[in-house]
Amino acid sequence: MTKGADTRDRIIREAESLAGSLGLDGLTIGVLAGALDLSKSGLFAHFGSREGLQLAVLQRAADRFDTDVLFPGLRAKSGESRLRALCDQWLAWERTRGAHGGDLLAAAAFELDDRPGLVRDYLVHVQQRWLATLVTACTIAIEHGHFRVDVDPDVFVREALGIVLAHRVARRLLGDALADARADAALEALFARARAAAKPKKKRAA
Amino acid sequence: MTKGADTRDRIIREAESLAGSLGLDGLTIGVLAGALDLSKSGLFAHFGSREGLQLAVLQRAADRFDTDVLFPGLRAKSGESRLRALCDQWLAWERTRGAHGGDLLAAAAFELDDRPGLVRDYLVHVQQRWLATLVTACTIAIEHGHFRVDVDPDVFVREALGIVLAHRVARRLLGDALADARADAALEALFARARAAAKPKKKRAA
DNA sequence: TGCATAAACGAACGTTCGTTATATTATGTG
DNA sequence: CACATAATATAACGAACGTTCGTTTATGCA
Repeated sequence: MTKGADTRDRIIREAESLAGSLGLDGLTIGVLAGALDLSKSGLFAHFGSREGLQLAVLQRAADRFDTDVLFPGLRAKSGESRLRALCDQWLAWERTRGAHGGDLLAAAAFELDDRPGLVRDYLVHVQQRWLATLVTACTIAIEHGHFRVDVDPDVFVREALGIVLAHRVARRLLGDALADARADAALEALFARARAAAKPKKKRAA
Repeated sequence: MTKGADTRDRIIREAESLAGSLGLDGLTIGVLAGALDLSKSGLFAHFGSREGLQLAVLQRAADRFDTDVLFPGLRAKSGESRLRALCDQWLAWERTRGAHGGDLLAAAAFELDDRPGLVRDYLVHVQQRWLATLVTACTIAIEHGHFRVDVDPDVFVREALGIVLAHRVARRLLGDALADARADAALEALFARARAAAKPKKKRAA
Protein backbone atom coordinates (compact mmCIF):
# COMPACT_ATOMS: atom_id res chain seq x y z
CA MET A 1 0.00 0.00 0.00
CA THR A 2 2.60 2.52 1.07
CA LYS A 3 5.18 1.30 -1.40
CA GLY A 4 3.08 2.06 -4.41
CA ALA A 5 2.22 5.52 -3.20
CA ASP A 6 5.87 6.13 -2.57
CA THR A 7 7.00 5.40 -6.10
CA ARG A 8 4.04 7.27 -7.43
CA ASP A 9 5.35 10.20 -5.51
CA ARG A 10 8.85 9.82 -6.86
CA ILE A 11 7.46 9.58 -10.35
CA ILE A 12 5.40 12.73 -10.09
CA ARG A 13 8.25 14.65 -8.57
CA GLU A 14 10.58 13.74 -11.42
CA ALA A 15 7.79 14.29 -13.91
CA GLU A 16 7.18 17.78 -12.59
CA SER A 17 10.80 18.62 -13.07
CA LEU A 18 10.92 17.20 -16.56
CA ALA A 19 7.70 18.89 -17.58
CA GLY A 20 9.18 22.13 -16.34
CA SER A 21 11.60 22.24 -19.19
CA LEU A 22 9.97 20.07 -21.83
CA GLY A 23 6.43 21.16 -21.23
CA LEU A 24 3.55 18.97 -20.17
CA ASP A 25 3.24 17.74 -23.71
CA GLY A 26 6.91 17.07 -24.11
CA LEU A 27 6.83 14.87 -21.06
CA THR A 28 7.09 11.32 -22.27
CA ILE A 29 6.55 8.06 -20.46
CA GLY A 30 9.63 6.41 -21.87
CA VAL A 31 11.97 9.22 -20.95
CA LEU A 32 10.41 9.56 -17.53
CA ALA A 33 10.76 5.85 -16.89
CA GLY A 34 14.36 5.97 -17.99
CA ALA A 35 15.16 8.83 -15.64
CA LEU A 36 13.74 6.83 -12.75
CA ASP A 37 15.10 3.42 -13.69
CA LEU A 38 11.62 2.07 -14.03
CA SER A 39 10.02 0.13 -16.81
CA LYS A 40 7.57 1.96 -19.00
CA SER A 41 4.81 -0.43 -18.13
CA GLY A 42 5.53 -0.29 -14.43
CA LEU A 43 5.32 3.44 -14.47
CA PHE A 44 2.32 3.44 -16.73
CA ALA A 45 0.33 1.29 -14.33
CA HIS A 46 0.34 4.07 -11.78
CA PHE A 47 -1.70 6.39 -13.93
CA GLY A 48 -3.59 4.32 -16.46
CA SER A 49 -2.96 6.76 -19.26
CA ARG A 50 -0.69 9.52 -20.33
CA GLU A 51 -3.40 12.04 -19.64
CA GLY A 52 -3.69 10.63 -16.14
CA LEU A 53 -0.01 11.26 -15.65
CA GLN A 54 -0.26 14.81 -16.93
CA LEU A 55 -3.21 15.42 -14.70
CA ALA A 56 -1.36 14.07 -11.69
CA VAL A 57 1.62 16.27 -12.42
CA LEU A 58 -0.52 19.34 -12.77
CA GLN A 59 -2.35 18.46 -9.58
CA ARG A 60 0.91 18.13 -7.72
CA ALA A 61 2.09 21.47 -9.04
CA ALA A 62 -1.15 23.04 -7.91
CA ASP A 63 -0.84 21.47 -4.47
CA ARG A 64 2.69 22.68 -4.15
CA PHE A 65 1.53 26.12 -5.20
CA ASP A 66 -1.00 26.13 -2.39
CA THR A 67 1.62 25.03 0.10
CA ASP A 68 4.31 27.45 -1.00
CA VAL A 69 2.27 30.43 -2.07
CA LEU A 70 -1.34 30.42 -1.00
CA PHE A 71 -1.15 29.21 2.59
CA PRO A 72 1.88 31.27 3.62
CA GLY A 73 0.24 34.30 2.06
CA LEU A 74 -3.02 33.74 3.85
CA ARG A 75 -1.20 33.79 7.17
CA ALA A 76 -0.53 37.50 6.77
CA LYS A 77 -3.19 39.70 8.27
CA SER A 78 -5.90 40.58 5.82
CA GLY A 79 -5.78 43.70 3.76
CA GLU A 80 -2.88 45.08 1.81
CA SER A 81 -0.31 43.05 3.69
CA ARG A 82 -1.99 39.77 2.83
CA LEU A 83 -2.33 40.69 -0.80
CA ARG A 84 1.27 41.71 -0.80
CA ALA A 85 2.36 38.49 0.82
CA LEU A 86 0.44 36.51 -1.78
CA CYS A 87 2.03 38.41 -4.63
CA ASP A 88 5.50 38.21 -3.15
CA GLN A 89 5.20 34.48 -2.71
CA TRP A 90 3.86 34.21 -6.20
CA LEU A 91 6.87 35.93 -7.63
CA ALA A 92 9.17 33.87 -5.48
CA TRP A 93 7.49 30.72 -6.77
CA GLU A 94 7.82 31.92 -10.31
CA ARG A 95 11.50 32.47 -9.73
CA THR A 96 12.04 28.95 -8.53
CA ARG A 97 13.77 27.00 -11.21
CA GLY A 98 16.20 24.15 -11.52
CA ALA A 99 15.34 21.49 -8.96
CA HIS A 100 11.68 21.85 -9.81
CA GLY A 101 11.59 23.21 -13.30
CA GLY A 102 10.27 26.71 -13.21
CA ASP A 103 6.64 27.58 -13.10
CA LEU A 104 4.88 24.68 -14.71
CA LEU A 105 1.50 26.32 -14.26
CA ALA A 106 2.39 29.43 -16.20
CA ALA A 107 4.03 27.43 -18.96
CA ALA A 108 0.99 25.19 -19.21
CA ALA A 109 -1.23 28.24 -19.45
CA PHE A 110 0.39 29.09 -22.76
CA GLU A 111 0.88 25.54 -23.89
CA LEU A 112 -2.64 24.32 -23.40
CA ASP A 113 -4.67 27.39 -24.12
CA ASP A 114 -5.81 25.99 -27.42
CA ARG A 115 -5.96 22.30 -26.65
CA PRO A 116 -9.23 21.05 -25.16
CA GLY A 117 -9.24 18.20 -22.71
CA LEU A 118 -9.29 17.28 -19.07
CA VAL A 119 -5.82 18.67 -18.51
CA ARG A 120 -6.74 22.07 -19.86
CA ASP A 121 -9.99 22.08 -17.92
CA TYR A 122 -8.19 21.42 -14.70
CA LEU A 123 -5.63 24.09 -15.41
CA VAL A 124 -8.32 26.66 -16.10
CA HIS A 125 -9.98 25.79 -12.83
CA VAL A 126 -6.75 26.18 -10.91
CA GLN A 127 -5.85 29.47 -12.48
CA GLN A 128 -9.31 30.90 -12.02
CA ARG A 129 -9.34 29.93 -8.39
CA TRP A 130 -6.01 31.61 -7.79
CA LEU A 131 -6.92 34.81 -9.55
CA ALA A 132 -10.23 34.90 -7.70
CA THR A 133 -8.34 34.60 -4.44
CA LEU A 134 -6.23 37.58 -5.36
CA VAL A 135 -9.27 39.60 -6.37
CA THR A 136 -10.86 38.89 -3.03
CA ALA A 137 -7.72 39.87 -1.17
CA CYS A 138 -7.57 43.08 -3.14
CA THR A 139 -11.21 43.88 -2.44
CA ILE A 140 -10.57 43.46 1.25
CA ALA A 141 -7.59 45.77 1.05
CA ILE A 142 -9.89 48.39 -0.36
CA GLU A 143 -12.54 47.81 2.28
CA HIS A 144 -9.92 48.20 4.97
CA GLY A 145 -8.96 51.54 3.53
CA HIS A 146 -5.50 50.41 2.57
CA PHE A 147 -6.23 50.93 -1.09
CA ARG A 148 -8.13 53.72 -2.73
CA VAL A 149 -11.77 52.98 -3.44
CA ASP A 150 -11.34 53.61 -7.13
CA VAL A 151 -8.95 50.69 -7.47
CA ASP A 152 -10.47 47.97 -9.63
CA PRO A 153 -9.49 44.61 -8.15
CA ASP A 154 -9.74 42.85 -11.47
CA VAL A 155 -7.45 45.36 -13.08
CA PHE A 156 -5.06 45.19 -10.17
CA VAL A 157 -4.82 41.42 -10.31
CA ARG A 158 -4.36 41.41 -14.03
CA GLU A 159 -1.47 43.80 -13.66
CA ALA A 160 0.08 41.50 -11.09
CA LEU A 161 -0.35 38.62 -13.50
CA GLY A 162 1.39 40.66 -16.16
CA ILE A 163 4.32 41.32 -13.88
CA VAL A 164 4.76 37.66 -13.12
CA LEU A 165 4.53 36.60 -16.75
CA ALA A 166 6.82 39.34 -18.00
CA HIS A 167 9.29 38.38 -15.33
CA ARG A 168 9.37 34.85 -16.55
CA VAL A 169 10.07 35.86 -20.10
CA ALA A 170 12.75 38.30 -19.02
CA ARG A 171 14.44 35.79 -16.80
CA ARG A 172 14.18 32.49 -18.56
CA LEU A 173 14.08 33.45 -22.19
CA LEU A 174 16.03 36.68 -22.32
CA GLY A 175 18.32 35.87 -19.43
CA ASP A 176 17.95 39.30 -17.90
CA ALA A 177 20.06 39.35 -14.75
CA LEU A 178 18.03 42.24 -13.38
CA ALA A 179 14.73 40.47 -13.93
CA ASP A 180 14.21 39.69 -10.28
CA ALA A 181 14.87 43.20 -9.09
CA ARG A 182 12.73 44.69 -11.82
CA ALA A 183 9.82 42.46 -11.03
CA ASP A 184 10.05 43.38 -7.36
CA ALA A 185 10.13 47.04 -8.27
CA ALA A 186 7.18 46.69 -10.59
CA LEU A 187 5.18 45.01 -7.87
CA GLU A 188 6.09 47.68 -5.37
CA ALA A 189 5.08 50.36 -7.84
CA LEU A 190 1.77 48.65 -8.43
CA PHE A 191 1.04 48.63 -4.73
CA ALA A 192 2.20 52.19 -4.24
CA ARG A 193 -0.16 53.30 -6.96
CA ALA A 194 -3.11 51.59 -5.36
CA ARG A 195 -2.36 52.79 -1.88
CA ALA A 196 -4.58 55.39 -0.33
CA ALA A 197 -2.51 58.55 -0.17
CA ALA A 198 -1.80 58.79 3.52
CA LYS A 199 0.46 61.79 3.21
CA PRO A 200 -0.81 63.61 0.14
CA LYS A 201 2.66 64.20 -1.27
CA LYS A 202 2.71 66.71 -4.07
CA LYS A 203 2.82 65.13 -7.47
CA ARG A 204 6.01 66.03 -9.28
CA ALA A 205 5.90 66.92 -12.94
CA ALA A 206 9.00 66.78 -15.18
CA MET B 1 11.86 27.87 -59.42
CA THR B 2 8.68 29.75 -58.65
CA LYS B 3 6.66 26.63 -58.15
CA GLY B 4 8.84 25.41 -55.32
CA ALA B 5 8.78 28.74 -53.58
CA ASP B 6 5.02 28.74 -53.90
CA THR B 7 4.49 25.43 -52.16
CA ARG B 8 7.06 26.38 -49.59
CA ASP B 9 4.93 29.38 -48.90
CA ARG B 10 1.76 27.34 -48.63
CA ILE B 11 3.53 24.97 -46.28
CA ILE B 12 4.78 27.67 -43.97
CA ARG B 13 1.42 29.37 -43.87
CA GLU B 14 -0.32 26.18 -42.83
CA ALA B 15 2.50 25.37 -40.46
CA GLU B 16 2.17 28.71 -38.75
CA SER B 17 -1.47 28.09 -38.18
CA LEU B 18 -0.92 24.59 -36.86
CA ALA B 19 1.93 25.69 -34.61
CA GLY B 20 -0.35 28.35 -33.22
CA SER B 21 -2.47 25.78 -31.49
CA LEU B 22 -0.12 22.82 -31.11
CA GLY B 23 3.02 24.76 -30.36
CA LEU B 24 6.19 24.77 -32.39
CA ASP B 25 7.12 21.47 -30.86
CA GLY B 26 3.75 19.92 -31.43
CA LEU B 27 4.03 20.75 -35.10
CA THR B 28 4.71 17.53 -36.90
CA ILE B 29 5.78 16.86 -40.45
CA GLY B 30 3.33 14.06 -41.01
CA VAL B 31 0.33 16.02 -39.82
CA LEU B 32 1.40 19.09 -41.74
CA ALA B 33 1.85 17.07 -44.91
CA GLY B 34 -1.56 15.51 -44.41
CA ALA B 35 -3.21 18.89 -44.01
CA LEU B 36 -1.70 20.03 -47.30
CA ASP B 37 -2.13 16.81 -49.26
CA LEU B 38 1.58 16.46 -49.65
CA SER B 39 3.86 13.55 -49.03
CA LYS B 40 6.00 13.71 -45.93
CA SER B 41 9.19 13.47 -47.94
CA GLY B 42 8.07 16.01 -50.49
CA LEU B 43 7.40 18.49 -47.75
CA PHE B 44 10.54 17.55 -45.90
CA ALA B 45 12.71 18.32 -48.93
CA HIS B 46 11.81 21.98 -48.64
CA PHE B 47 13.48 22.38 -45.27
CA GLY B 48 16.04 19.64 -44.87
CA SER B 49 15.19 19.03 -41.26
CA ARG B 50 12.47 19.55 -38.74
CA GLU B 51 14.47 22.27 -37.11
CA GLY B 52 14.69 23.98 -40.48
CA LEU B 53 10.93 23.91 -40.72
CA GLN B 54 10.50 25.31 -37.22
CA LEU B 55 13.00 28.02 -38.00
CA ALA B 56 11.21 28.91 -41.22
CA VAL B 57 7.89 29.12 -39.41
CA LEU B 58 9.31 31.34 -36.71
CA GLN B 59 10.96 33.50 -39.32
CA ARG B 60 7.70 33.91 -41.16
CA ALA B 61 5.94 34.84 -37.95
CA ALA B 62 8.60 37.41 -37.24
CA ASP B 63 8.31 38.84 -40.74
CA ARG B 64 4.58 39.05 -40.43
CA PHE B 65 5.04 40.76 -37.09
CA ASP B 66 7.21 43.38 -38.71
CA THR B 67 4.68 43.91 -41.47
CA ASP B 68 1.64 44.06 -39.24
CA VAL B 69 3.05 45.67 -36.13
CA LEU B 70 6.44 47.24 -36.48
CA PHE B 71 6.17 49.06 -39.82
CA PRO B 72 2.67 50.46 -39.31
CA GLY B 73 3.73 51.62 -35.88
CA LEU B 74 6.84 53.33 -37.16
CA ARG B 75 4.74 55.37 -39.54
CA ALA B 76 3.32 57.32 -36.63
CA LYS B 77 5.25 60.42 -35.78
CA SER B 78 7.93 59.81 -33.21
CA GLY B 79 7.33 60.28 -29.52
CA GLU B 80 4.37 59.11 -27.52
CA SER B 81 2.15 58.59 -30.52
CA ARG B 82 4.59 56.23 -32.18
CA LEU B 83 5.09 54.26 -29.02
CA ARG B 84 1.36 54.12 -28.63
CA ALA B 85 0.86 52.97 -32.18
CA LEU B 86 3.43 50.22 -31.69
CA CYS B 87 1.74 49.00 -28.53
CA ASP B 88 -1.72 49.17 -30.04
CA GLN B 89 -0.65 47.17 -33.03
CA TRP B 90 1.05 44.74 -30.74
CA LEU B 91 -2.10 44.13 -28.80
CA ALA B 92 -4.09 43.86 -32.00
CA TRP B 93 -1.62 41.27 -33.26
CA GLU B 94 -1.85 39.36 -30.04
CA ARG B 95 -5.62 39.32 -30.37
CA THR B 96 -5.47 37.85 -33.82
CA ARG B 97 -6.41 34.24 -33.64
CA GLY B 98 -8.07 31.63 -35.77
CA ALA B 99 -6.89 31.96 -39.36
CA HIS B 100 -3.35 32.43 -38.20
CA GLY B 101 -3.13 30.75 -34.88
CA GLY B 102 -2.74 33.31 -32.19
CA ASP B 103 0.54 34.77 -31.19
CA LEU B 104 3.08 32.15 -32.03
CA LEU B 105 5.94 34.28 -30.82
CA ALA B 106 4.56 34.67 -27.32
CA ALA B 107 3.70 31.00 -27.08
CA ALA B 108 7.17 30.05 -28.24
CA ALA B 109 8.66 32.34 -25.64
CA PHE B 110 7.22 30.11 -22.95
CA GLU B 111 7.65 26.87 -24.80
CA LEU B 112 11.30 27.25 -25.68
CA ASP B 113 12.65 29.17 -22.74
CA ASP B 114 14.39 26.10 -21.42
CA ARG B 115 15.32 24.32 -24.63
CA PRO B 116 18.62 25.35 -26.19
CA GLY B 117 19.03 25.30 -29.94
CA LEU B 118 18.90 27.38 -33.06
CA VAL B 119 15.18 27.91 -32.79
CA ARG B 120 15.44 29.32 -29.31
CA ASP B 121 18.41 31.46 -30.28
CA TYR B 122 16.49 32.98 -33.11
CA LEU B 123 13.46 33.61 -30.94
CA VAL B 124 15.56 35.37 -28.33
CA HIS B 125 17.03 37.57 -31.01
CA VAL B 126 13.62 38.49 -32.36
CA GLN B 127 12.16 39.27 -28.98
CA GLN B 128 15.14 41.31 -27.90
CA ARG B 129 15.05 43.34 -31.04
CA TRP B 130 11.38 44.09 -30.58
CA LEU B 131 11.71 45.10 -26.95
CA ALA B 132 14.72 47.24 -27.81
CA THR B 133 12.64 49.01 -30.42
CA LEU B 134 10.01 49.79 -27.84
CA VAL B 135 12.60 51.01 -25.36
CA THR B 136 13.98 53.36 -27.97
CA ALA B 137 10.54 54.66 -28.83
CA CYS B 138 9.86 55.25 -25.16
CA THR B 139 13.14 57.07 -24.69
CA ILE B 140 12.27 59.36 -27.55
CA ALA B 141 8.87 60.03 -26.02
CA ILE B 142 10.66 61.21 -22.92
CA GLU B 143 13.09 63.36 -24.85
CA HIS B 144 10.22 65.00 -26.66
CA GLY B 145 8.70 65.89 -23.34
CA HIS B 146 5.66 63.69 -23.85
CA PHE B 147 6.62 61.50 -20.95
CA ARG B 148 8.00 62.54 -17.61
CA VAL B 149 11.77 62.35 -17.31
CA ASP B 150 11.58 59.95 -14.39
CA VAL B 151 9.95 57.28 -16.53
CA ASP B 152 12.24 54.29 -16.91
CA PRO B 153 11.88 53.00 -20.49
CA ASP B 154 12.85 49.47 -19.50
CA VAL B 155 10.22 49.43 -16.81
CA PHE B 156 7.66 50.90 -19.14
CA VAL B 157 8.27 48.32 -21.84
CA ARG B 158 8.20 45.50 -19.37
CA GLU B 159 4.83 46.66 -18.16
CA ALA B 160 3.58 46.71 -21.72
CA LEU B 161 4.88 43.18 -22.16
CA GLY B 162 3.01 42.18 -19.05
CA ILE B 163 -0.21 43.61 -20.39
CA VAL B 164 0.12 41.70 -23.63
CA LEU B 165 0.94 38.41 -21.93
CA ALA B 166 -1.77 38.74 -19.33
CA HIS B 167 -4.23 39.53 -22.05
CA ARG B 168 -3.38 36.33 -23.83
CA VAL B 169 -3.95 34.23 -20.76
CA ALA B 170 -7.19 36.00 -19.98
CA ARG B 171 -8.48 35.62 -23.49
CA ARG B 172 -7.32 32.26 -24.69
CA LEU B 173 -7.07 30.25 -21.51
CA LEU B 174 -9.67 31.80 -19.27
CA GLY B 175 -11.99 32.90 -22.04
CA ASP B 176 -12.57 36.30 -20.51
CA ALA B 177 -14.93 38.17 -22.83
CA LEU B 178 -13.74 41.47 -21.42
CA ALA B 179 -10.11 40.68 -22.02
CA ASP B 180 -9.77 42.97 -25.02
CA ALA B 181 -11.32 45.95 -23.32
CA ARG B 182 -9.32 45.39 -20.17
CA ALA B 183 -6.06 45.18 -22.04
CA ASP B 184 -6.86 48.40 -23.87
CA ALA B 185 -7.68 50.08 -20.59
CA ALA B 186 -4.49 48.82 -18.98
CA LEU B 187 -2.45 50.17 -21.85
CA GLU B 188 -4.18 53.53 -21.68
CA ALA B 189 -3.56 53.68 -17.94
CA LEU B 190 0.10 52.88 -18.46
CA PHE B 191 0.44 55.73 -20.91
CA ALA B 192 -1.52 58.13 -18.75
CA ARG B 193 0.78 57.38 -15.88
CA ALA B 194 3.88 58.11 -17.90
CA ARG B 195 2.52 61.27 -19.44
CA ALA B 196 3.96 64.56 -18.34
CA ALA B 197 1.26 66.24 -16.28
CA ALA B 198 0.19 68.99 -18.65
CA LYS B 199 -2.60 70.21 -16.44
CA PRO B 200 -1.47 69.34 -12.90
CA LYS B 201 -4.82 67.95 -11.86
CA LYS B 202 -5.17 67.54 -8.12
CA LYS B 203 -4.57 64.00 -6.97
CA ARG B 204 -7.67 62.54 -5.38
CA ALA B 205 -7.38 60.41 -2.27
CA ALA B 206 -10.13 57.99 -1.17
C1' DT C 1 5.61 -19.53 7.39
C1' DG C 2 2.02 -19.42 3.92
C1' DC C 3 -0.67 -16.84 0.79
C1' DA C 4 -3.37 -13.17 -1.40
C1' DT C 5 -2.40 -9.11 -3.41
C1' DA C 6 0.18 -5.19 -4.94
C1' DA C 7 3.96 -3.56 -7.71
C1' DA C 8 7.12 -3.82 -11.23
C1' DC C 9 8.82 -6.14 -15.28
C1' DG C 10 9.81 -7.68 -20.28
C1' DA C 11 8.06 -8.18 -24.55
C1' DA C 12 5.28 -7.01 -28.00
C1' DC C 13 1.43 -4.33 -30.32
C1' DG C 14 0.25 -0.89 -33.91
C1' DT C 15 1.38 4.06 -34.93
C1' DT C 16 3.86 7.83 -35.70
C1' DC C 17 8.08 10.19 -35.52
C1' DG C 18 12.14 12.37 -38.48
C1' DT C 19 14.93 11.03 -42.09
C1' DT C 20 17.00 8.79 -46.23
C1' DA C 21 17.34 6.66 -50.68
C1' DT C 22 15.40 6.09 -55.06
C1' DA C 23 12.09 6.87 -58.44
C1' DT C 24 8.70 9.55 -60.94
C1' DT C 25 6.52 13.60 -62.63
C1' DA C 26 6.51 18.84 -63.75
C1' DT C 27 8.70 22.68 -65.33
C1' DG C 28 11.23 25.83 -68.00
C1' DT C 29 15.02 26.51 -71.42
C1' DG C 30 17.81 25.50 -75.66
C1' DC D 1 10.59 18.78 -79.13
C1' DA D 2 14.41 17.36 -76.25
C1' DC D 3 16.61 17.71 -72.25
C1' DA D 4 18.37 19.28 -67.70
C1' DT D 5 16.77 20.30 -63.50
C1' DA D 6 13.44 21.19 -59.97
C1' DA D 7 9.56 19.33 -57.46
C1' DT D 8 7.15 15.77 -55.57
C1' DA D 9 6.14 10.87 -54.58
C1' DT D 10 6.92 5.96 -52.99
C1' DA D 11 8.99 2.99 -49.97
C1' DA D 12 11.46 1.98 -46.31
C1' DC D 13 14.50 2.87 -42.16
C1' DG D 14 15.27 2.67 -37.03
C1' DA D 15 13.61 4.82 -33.05
C1' DA D 16 10.20 6.32 -29.95
C1' DC D 17 5.46 6.84 -28.91
C1' DG D 18 1.30 5.17 -25.70
C1' DT D 19 -0.71 1.02 -24.48
C1' DT D 20 -1.75 -4.02 -23.45
C1' DC D 21 -0.70 -8.54 -21.76
C1' DG D 22 1.05 -12.24 -19.10
C1' DT D 23 4.53 -13.05 -15.81
C1' DT D 24 7.50 -12.38 -12.03
C1' DT D 25 8.99 -10.26 -7.87
C1' DA D 26 8.07 -7.94 -3.62
C1' DT D 27 5.04 -6.82 0.25
C1' DG D 28 2.00 -7.22 4.23
C1' DC D 29 -1.33 -9.80 6.81
C1' DA D 30 -3.21 -14.58 8.69
